[in-house]
Amino acid sequence: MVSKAPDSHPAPEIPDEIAGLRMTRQRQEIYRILIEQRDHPTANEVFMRAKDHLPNLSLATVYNCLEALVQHGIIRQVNFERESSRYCPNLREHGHFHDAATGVIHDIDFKPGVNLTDVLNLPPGAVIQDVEITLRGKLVAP
Amino acid sequence: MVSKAPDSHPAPEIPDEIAGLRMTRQRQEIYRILIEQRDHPTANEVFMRAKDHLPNLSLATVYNCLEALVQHGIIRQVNFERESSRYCPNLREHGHFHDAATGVIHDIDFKPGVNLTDVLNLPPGAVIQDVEITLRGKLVAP
DNA sequence: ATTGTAATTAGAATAATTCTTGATATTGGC
DNA sequence: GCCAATATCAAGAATTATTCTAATTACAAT
Repeated sequence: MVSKAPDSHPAPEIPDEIAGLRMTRQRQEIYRILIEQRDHPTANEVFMRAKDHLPNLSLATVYNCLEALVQHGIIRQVNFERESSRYCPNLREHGHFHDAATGVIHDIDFKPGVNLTDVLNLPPGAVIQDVEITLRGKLVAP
Repeated sequence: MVSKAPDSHPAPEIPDEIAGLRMTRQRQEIYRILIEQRDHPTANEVFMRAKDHLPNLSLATVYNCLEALVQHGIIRQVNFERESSRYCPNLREHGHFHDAATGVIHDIDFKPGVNLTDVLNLPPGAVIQDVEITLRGKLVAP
């Protein structure tokens, strides 16, 4: 394979395979878009950003690639209400704060040492496989 | 109006108005369905259950009524992933545990005295208007 | 009763996502 | 390198949940 062409904006090197998933040109580009601008874009936003570099990419392929990346645990899919799914390369366990005024989505980390079972009354025998925490609100001047 | 026909299952009396919302026959029936069987039904499930009592109810009306109830804070709309919205008459602040094996959704209460800011690193100045906590997992024999 | 407003209905329209099918690309064996 | 097997991609059709539109109906207040 040819080495990556020099490009106007900094382009992180994406390996040919991640977590057992073959990283094709499309998948690389889509993953690159997610890690370069971590603003939780929708599939359609990813599509629009990717078209510059891959002019004959289709939206269906963006969905396919995003799903492949999600399935392999490379990115996460996040849903707010009934809006379009958004995608996020942050693999730490974290929640989201959705600023209602600006629409900006902030990643929210847990304070160290916190365990969900400390704060929630889970049903007996519950084994948690996945956690989704979403806050909606606004940011005021502190 | 005729007094309520005796029915096989207990039917709570629903007032003519709740939280400033006029409770029409359709809204009453839909709200009754939600409080009688608190299993977080979808709009379509509500529709099917309601048809017995209101044979010429339309699905659009179910959506309209559910939205009116949500807007007036009488019920809550909850979303799991990209599935159909589900509706819940539990107004306590609570989360949900989605049992992946059975599909059953359990309401999860916070332990008393817990404050979200104790466990999450919120951005400075964040004012929370709404919280959504969803866990997915399974129940094992304790 | 009449009139105005809100609610309901039925079906069309929309939006996001998935599916289907055929074309392309890639990999591994020879 | 060449070919077969497999994986990926593209284009558009199909699906699903939900919303919208327009017309009808119910209700409330005069």
